[in-house]
Order: sequence, then structure tokens, then C-alpha cells
Amino acid sequence: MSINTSKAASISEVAAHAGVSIATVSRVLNSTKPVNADTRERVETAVAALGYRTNALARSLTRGESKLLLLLVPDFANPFYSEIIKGVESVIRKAGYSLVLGGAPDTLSRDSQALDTLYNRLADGVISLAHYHDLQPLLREMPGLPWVSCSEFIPDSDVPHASIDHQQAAVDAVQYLINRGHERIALLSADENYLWARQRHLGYEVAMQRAGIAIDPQLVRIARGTDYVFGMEAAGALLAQKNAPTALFAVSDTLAIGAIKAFRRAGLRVPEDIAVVGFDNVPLSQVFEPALTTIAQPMHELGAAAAQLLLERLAGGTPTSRTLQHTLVVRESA
Amino acid sequence: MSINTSKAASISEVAAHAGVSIATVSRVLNSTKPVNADTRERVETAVAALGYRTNALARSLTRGESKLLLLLVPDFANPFYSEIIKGVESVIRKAGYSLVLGGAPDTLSRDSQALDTLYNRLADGVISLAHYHDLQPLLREMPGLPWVSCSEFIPDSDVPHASIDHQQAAVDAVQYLINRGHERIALLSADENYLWARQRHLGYEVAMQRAGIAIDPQLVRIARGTDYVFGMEAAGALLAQKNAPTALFAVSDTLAIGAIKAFRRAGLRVPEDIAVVGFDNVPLSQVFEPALTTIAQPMHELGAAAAQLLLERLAGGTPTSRTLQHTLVVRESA
DNA sequence: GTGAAAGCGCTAACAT
DNA sequence: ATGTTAGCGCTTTCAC
Repeated sequence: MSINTSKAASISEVAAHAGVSIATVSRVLNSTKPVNADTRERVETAVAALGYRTNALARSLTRGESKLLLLLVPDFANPFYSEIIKGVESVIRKAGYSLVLGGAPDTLSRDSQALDTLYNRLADGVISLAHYHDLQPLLREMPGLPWVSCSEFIPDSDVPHASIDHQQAAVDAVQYLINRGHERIALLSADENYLWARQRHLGYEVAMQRAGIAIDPQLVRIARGTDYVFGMEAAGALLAQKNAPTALFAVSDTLAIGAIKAFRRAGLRVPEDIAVVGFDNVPLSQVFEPALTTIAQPMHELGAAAAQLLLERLAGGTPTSRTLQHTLVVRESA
Repeated sequence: MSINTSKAASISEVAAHAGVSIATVSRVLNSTKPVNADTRERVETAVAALGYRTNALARSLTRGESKLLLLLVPDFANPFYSEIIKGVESVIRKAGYSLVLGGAPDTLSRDSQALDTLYNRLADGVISLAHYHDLQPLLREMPGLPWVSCSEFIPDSDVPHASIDHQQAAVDAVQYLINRGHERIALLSADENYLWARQRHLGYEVAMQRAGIAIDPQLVRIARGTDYVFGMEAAGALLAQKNAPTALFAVSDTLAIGAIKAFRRAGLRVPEDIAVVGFDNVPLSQVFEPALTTIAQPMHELGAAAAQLLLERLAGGTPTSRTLQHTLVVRESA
């Protein structure tokens, strides 16, 4: 029960109250040097009486570190990112850090308030989930900042990242389809400014090639967005083909679900008439009917690994990127 | 293109480089007082040359405000919160604030690092999405902090909040069912330590009473969690009744979806055999089949309103809580 | 219009 | 073991 109703007490008030110097107060607060038992007690009493709490700003200023990490999230509403955030949190918290949120893609321009507020050494480091082409310009603006990328990564840069092997994951997904006897396998990709989309697309091509299946360009579609509506749209176009596919690999679950909805609306059964495999294993994919066969990324671990990377970097190390394992989760849709 | 590869330049270096005093630099940086055109230019050149950026920590310390707001989120993985966060962001950003994330419920104990790191005047204020019983102890620890609650609220406190009228929303949902001719309406509630669960439960009772329908205690279930599995579980129990319900009101969409899965697995058709209405209008509810009839909360607006409240509070005002409008979204499940 | 200097609340080196 | 003091990098009177 603190006494002060008005202004926050400062360290000097505590010192006065306890009849010691501010240095001593600082020492008991940080247990940075031995302090006599009774002195310590007097200080602690004063702290309690005044409801004193260290001013984090002042501490950070003198220490030269804020214990704040900036997290760049393209879209909070994306459950995919949420799990990563949890992973990040779990490790940085143990190290005494907190997260500052940096926002939407459009706030990522140089003169944005977000950056002005944040890059000014408020944060000790950055974990970015943003897409690399949004970042590249920024990155060269702030050579000093410890930077780490999660899930995405930045080609030709020394920014360490934690991610899965998107291409290999796509190979696995398509290979699964091939193993099940499919040959006319369609690809539903997303805006290929996204590295992951490009890489998953590549994986599709590799798998097809390896199996000696020629790729029908008609069967390759780029959705206009990642929302499931765009999945429906693109799937519709696919159905309009003379020679319809028997399977579909979508580079994201939302797209896959949109496609399934479109297929069913067209009277097709999934997976009997057309098999579908997605990517991401979003929460929805498990609940949706038919439950989605998809590639699961270890999202929590991804976040944790990225955080670990940053922590090592902060400790003066030069960690190298980590590639984590994906899994093919077989459910009902394929 | 900045020159410094090593350490960040400080204001005094800029001053030296421009041949002016640090006061002048500060003036052009903040345009707080008139400065001669050529002096200004010299300073600006120096700033550019040195790649100088204001140290946010130092600025905050002198100004006595950090422009940082603490956001308490019980669970990042919950899409419901994500939308709120976006709403919050959109308004605070305009006011020059950034968000610091405060974490999971279990980190909310007094001695947690999260709080130690943050409450120490690092943040200028707090927006909480956490449940009130998690907060009450904290709240009395820090009488000084401008605090605002979103979606949840704290009974018998002077903490302003932005939320919908949960009880009335539940009344609307159940009334809708009644209007469609249902009488044996079941309630699927959640842990009633949650205020919203209690209030929605209450709404159910009010609606039933008003319609003169006696409530069958057998038809009222409390799920063991909010995950959809618990919805399935509880729905199973409901089906085991001698006198099965013809409709169900679930206090959350995830619960509703779980229930629907269970119903269908038992050979029931939704909504023909049993109608279901949910609550929250999570993204999934639109995609799920059958699409969910549910109560939509204006999540973005909720976040924005809460942020607005906090801003007013920060400006010295004493804003009063705001109740926003919910909507019944009629889709396929009822 | 510009500079000098006093803090903001801390931590850490240096004394004692 | 404890106190004095010099910063940390800025903003803001107060002089000139």
C-alpha cells in the first residue's frame, strides 16, 4: 500500500527518507555491491513507504540499454504471427526484455512516426516479421541496430534469421500429392514479391520436375491477395479450364480454404474429386471441414529461435541463421 | 546515407559539427523557437551528415513522458484481440505514441519482470484487455497510472472502459432464437470468472424469462475452456439429454463451432435439427460451414475508443466509459 | 536569435 | 560499507 497519491518518488527521496546516499539506494536496488543488513533494511522500508519504483527511463539512459526490443509485425490479425509473438515473448522475457510493437507495413516508411519514435535507440534491437522488400530501404538507414528476421529473411544480407525451408516444404507437399497418384496438380500462389511465395512456387516446380511431370501453365495461378476470397476467385478460374486439375497445392491455408469452398460450390467433392493441400497450419485448418492437409511451421519455435538469435547478437556474438523443421500434417483434404 | 558506422552521434556532436550550441540544435529539431534560416540549414546539414537521430530515452527523461503506452493482452493468439490491437494502434499512432506489449495472464503478478520493467514510468499509460480479476490486485498497487480497460471492465472502479453491452447482446441473440420459434434453447457458457461470460449468461436468462420460457437447468452447460474441443465436449453432454434442445446459444464462436461439429457428428443438421448462434464474429465464423450466426463486436472501434479514452485521460481529462453497439449477424447456422 | 547552464533520475567510478 | 560526483543525451529557463 503506497502512500504517494501524487508524484512518483525519486531515488533521492528514498535516500533522504532512509538517511543514506542515493548510491546506497541504488546498490540495494540492484544488489550490485554489498550493503550492511540494517542499512539495506532501512532502504527497503523507505522504498516501501514511498511506493518507490525505479524510473526505467533514467536507468536505461545511464546504462545505455533500454531492455526494449522492437517487433515489426505486418499484420496483427494474422494468427500466424500471433503464435510467433508468443514464442518471442517467452524467451526475451526471461532475459529481462520487453516488446515494443512496430506496426503495419505502411508505417514502415522512413519518416513514419513509428520508426522515429523507436529507432532512436529506444529499442536495443529489432525482430522483424515483415517482408524483406519492405525492409531493405530501412535496413541501410540504420547500420548500427542489431536486427534479426523471423520467418522471412533478407537475401544477400548479414541479417540472421530463423525460418523453415519453404522450398523444401513445398516439395514435400507436392510430392505427397504425387505419391497419391496425382499428376494434374495445380498451384495456387500469392503475390510473389513475398519471398515465401516465390520459394514455395519453386518447390512446386522442383517436385513436378523430379517426378517428370510437365507443368501446365494453365494450372498455375497467382491469387490477388491472401484472403480466402481470393482463393475462391482463383479456384473458379482453375475450374474453368478444359482440362481440370485433380489436386491443388495452395501456398497458404486461407487460400486453400477459399479454393475448397469454391470447389464445393461447383459440386466437387474434396478430396475425392480434387485433393487440396495448404500451407501454414493455421488454427482454422484443423476445424474446417474437411480438415486441411497442410504444412505446419513450428511457429512458436520460430519466434523463440529468432529471439534467441537477437539475444546472442546483443551479447556481442555473431549467430548464424537457423532453419527449423516443418511437418506435413495429413488430415482430410488430401 | 549516414557516415557513422560505429556509435550513434549525440546532440553535442551535431552542435560541434554545425558550429552552434546544443540548444540551437534542439530548437531546429523541435521547431520550438525561431532559428535563423542559415543556422537552421547548417544544423540540418550536420544532422544529415552524422545520421543523427534523437535519443528517445533522453528526450523522454527530460520531458517526463515516454510516449509509450502499455497494452495488456491476455492472449495474442486470440484473433479477437488482434483486431482490437489494430484499433488501438490506429489512434495512438496519430498521437505520436507507441505500444509496449505486456503479456500473458501469468506474468501479471506483482513481482513479474514485465511489470517491474514497465510500470516504472516507462509507459505513460495502460490499456488493458485482461480480465478484471487478474487486474484488481495490480490496480491498487499503482494508483498513479492512467489506466483504461477495453472490452472487459472493472466493476466498482473508476477505470474507464470501452465495451459493448454483453448482457443486451446475449438477450438479442436468444431473442432471435425465440422469434424463430425455439423454446428449448440451451446455453453454452464459459468460465464465469469472466465477466463477459457471466453477463452473457445473464442475458440468456433475461431473454428466456421475458418470453415466459422456463429455463431447464439441464440445458445450461459451462464449458471447461474456450477452445472448440470443449464446445464439442459440452455439446455431447447436451445431446445425451432425454429432452434435447432445438437451439443453442454459445457465449463464444469457438464454442459454437465445437458444438456444431459435435452435433453433425451425431447426425444432426444445423440449423434444421438444431440452430446455433455464437458470439464474437471471429474471422472463422464467416468461413466455417455452415457460416455462423453470431454477435459481432465492433472490435476495431472498441480498440480505438479505449485508446481515445486513454488519450483524454493523459490530456488531463476524466473521460467516462463508452458502450459501443453490437450487431446480430445472421448467417446460416440459425 | 543564440548560448550557457541547470536539471530529468539514474548508475558507476572514484574516494574515503 | 558508504558517500561524492561525473556523466548519460536531451529540453528548457535565463541571460545576452
